[in-house]
Amino acid sequence: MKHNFKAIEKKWQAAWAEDEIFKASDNTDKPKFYGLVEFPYPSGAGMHVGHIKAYSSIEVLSRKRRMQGYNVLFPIGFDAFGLPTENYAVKTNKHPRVITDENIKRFTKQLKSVGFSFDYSRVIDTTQEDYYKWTQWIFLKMFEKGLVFRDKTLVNYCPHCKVVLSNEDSQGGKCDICHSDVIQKEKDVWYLRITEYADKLLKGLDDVDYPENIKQQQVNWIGKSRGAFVNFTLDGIDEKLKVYTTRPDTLCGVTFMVIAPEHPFIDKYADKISNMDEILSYREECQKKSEFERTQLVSKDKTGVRVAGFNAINPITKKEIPVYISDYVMMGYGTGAIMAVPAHDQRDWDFAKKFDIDIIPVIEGGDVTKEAYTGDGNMINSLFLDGYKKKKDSINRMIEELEKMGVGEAGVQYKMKDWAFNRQRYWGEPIPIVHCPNCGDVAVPFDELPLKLPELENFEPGTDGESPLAKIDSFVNCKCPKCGCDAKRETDTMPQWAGSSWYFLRYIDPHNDNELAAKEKLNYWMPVDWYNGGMEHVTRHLIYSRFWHHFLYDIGVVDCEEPYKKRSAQGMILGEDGQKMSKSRGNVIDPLDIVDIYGADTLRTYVLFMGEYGAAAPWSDASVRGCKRFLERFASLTDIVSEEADSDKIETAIHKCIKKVSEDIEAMKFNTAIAAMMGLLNDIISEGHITKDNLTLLVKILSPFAPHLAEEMYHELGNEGYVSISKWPEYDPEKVVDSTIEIAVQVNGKLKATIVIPNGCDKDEALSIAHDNEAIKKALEGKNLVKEIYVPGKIVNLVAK
RNA sequence: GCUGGUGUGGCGGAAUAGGCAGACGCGCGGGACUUAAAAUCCCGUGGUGGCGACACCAUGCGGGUUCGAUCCCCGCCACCAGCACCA
Repeated sequence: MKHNFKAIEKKWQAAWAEDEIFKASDNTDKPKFYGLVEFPYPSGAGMHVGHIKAYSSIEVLSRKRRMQGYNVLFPIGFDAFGLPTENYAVKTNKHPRVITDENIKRFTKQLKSVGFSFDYSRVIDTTQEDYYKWTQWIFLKMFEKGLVFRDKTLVNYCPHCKVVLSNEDSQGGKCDICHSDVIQKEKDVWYLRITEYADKLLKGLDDVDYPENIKQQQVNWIGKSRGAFVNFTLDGIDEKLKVYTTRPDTLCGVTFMVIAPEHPFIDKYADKISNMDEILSYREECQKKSEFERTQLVSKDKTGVRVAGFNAINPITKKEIPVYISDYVMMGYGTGAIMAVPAHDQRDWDFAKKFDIDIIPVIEGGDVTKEAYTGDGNMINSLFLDGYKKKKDSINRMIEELEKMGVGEAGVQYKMKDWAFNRQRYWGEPIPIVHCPNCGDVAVPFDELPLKLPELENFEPGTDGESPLAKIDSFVNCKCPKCGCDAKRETDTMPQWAGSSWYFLRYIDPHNDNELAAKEKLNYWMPVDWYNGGMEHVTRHLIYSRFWHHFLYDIGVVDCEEPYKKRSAQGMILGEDGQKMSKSRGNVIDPLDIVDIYGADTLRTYVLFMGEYGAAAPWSDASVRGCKRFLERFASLTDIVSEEADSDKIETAIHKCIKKVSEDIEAMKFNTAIAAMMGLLNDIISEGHITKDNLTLLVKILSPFAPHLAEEMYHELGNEGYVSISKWPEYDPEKVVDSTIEIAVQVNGKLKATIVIPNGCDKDEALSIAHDNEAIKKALEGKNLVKEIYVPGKIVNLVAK
């Protein structure tokens, strides 16, 4: 038959929808498979080929699982709150609701045109009231458990988008949305105490099947370190200066201290500081430095100012040491103050050199007059620690001592910060909190959820970064739910990441009005068996959603701690020029064009055939045509169906192919699975005929990749029903073994001939066949045979001198 | 700087409990069909030398272990990604 993709794709998509064959069941004895892909943000630009690749992996797995008899949940939805829609609304004065609905409609049409086997009866949209009701519900549960707090602090602020950003959203000092420079601004910020879950998030990684690099990135992001807190006495001041250090055992080498420019001690003890003017001007200077200067130029040129007026006392040596402020100490990590050990820390060493401070080595080895020594060695100049060899022992001994003296204790620190959770925007979930003059921050009662977004005429954010919601008096003014007096609503909304932090739970029970999902359904479906998505979400969405899920576990909503059993990530599709696809480069490929010109089956096959699934690969239109040719040649097999039995060779090749495709899909080696089918196709075409039964087997294993063509061929061959829900073929173990095999014969490790031997023959027989070979005889001529090696089924190597 | 990863034909990429390097696809060359072109089909295709059978060289570079190394070990180089004055 001819591969008339235009006709058959529409036909089978309609049939699948009509018969709802991809609908997951909630009542069945079948084993379950929950396959998940990161739901898209329905942007105005429509679908990208990256979406196709990201979804195709779980699509193939889900289709295979259905055929293997699983009850499969493979859902899709839309993560639709967010800035791009709102910015577009500001520009066009169209309501974000209208824009979102249009975009979702277009995305849905596009997804369907590719033939993905999503269960469209469970589509969710994070901006719908019946969805964000539960996002708000989870937030209030966190509020109830003390995981939400408000603080006035310096935050990452994007002057262009006029919003507060989390650390994750401002990596490298750039706004994640508009890429402009982020500045530090004092703001009232709602935080989620994700740091409380740092240890659980770390430990949970032991129980899940994520690629090593993803685990590593999360571990780095959480950034746990062990050390000690040490309190230093300041002369003339009652309060102690607390520092965090990972090397308390180097205390005897501490010759000065440094505090961050924003350290609260500066203002608190201003009257004790004799050079306040100098210090304040230094602080101002630091605030002016751009993020680039602070992070990229990890300069040896340290700056700072001595805090005049008091000294600190080293708690172990009792010596007086100076205190400095310098911007190489950050307020956001540890206590914002450090004990400096110039002999063994390069930054401290650089600072000490510049300010001419003593450098006292306490670890033997290296030459501290030239640079800091950061290696291991015996402890010296360290009183009771002298002679300690192991870092671990000396650290433990010092902590013991500090605790005995009451000046320090063991402690841990994390790089991860609490999650800044508010945005001054309209198109997000309203934060359900009321500010009452008597009661403080009060939760909106659960039965008043959802707290709906009010209607709005103008979506511009306020001038000083206030939320557009602040302009609506009817929304802002309310009664305190506790005491009933006049109160004001919180006008900030939640960040983009809120709705996606639990969406996979809603798919399980998307229309439930009473709970975010019914417990028995959650218990049946969770955890997600396989989750595929992008590497860019590893330190954001993936951490955030694990955090929320751990919380939901702690309050008994779900019964498993970790939401995702297995995670994989697709590699990026680059433009034909090998560069990242972008409008400005003009190298963007529109998947819908490919569907139109070559068909959905070709597109699906190609994105999986391109190369290793997890690796980046450039697009090639010529290779797309290669996949199209493959499908056309495959379709033509119906023309050579014959009654004649297939040869043993073909029979074996078919079963080997079934085995390979089955195994490769599980290992996400889609490219080699497709290559195996191409190879077999070539063999069959050379043979000139194939039986109907064998072709049906091949149609089945092709179906996850090219389902429309597979359905059409399945029917052409006279089968009833859908190949998509037919039984996945099992290979016959007896048929994957060849009766004879070809192996290589080497002389002194160099290939000289190949021979055909009976499969499973013994060493003597293999060697005698090898020696009979003319080329081998010639190669051995005039030489003494020293050694004969036979690796069964692999190789013969004859060593001769 | 630290962490993780990758280097294989003209191109995308196969093959690692150490066993015929280059599967499959693209591209290219030749042929068939055609008035012609496209499409399709068949043959060939790592490099160098040779009419040839064949020989030599080839998996980033330099060593090592081994009968045998793309794979293991030691030392380099290049590129990609993430983090980065994290105490």
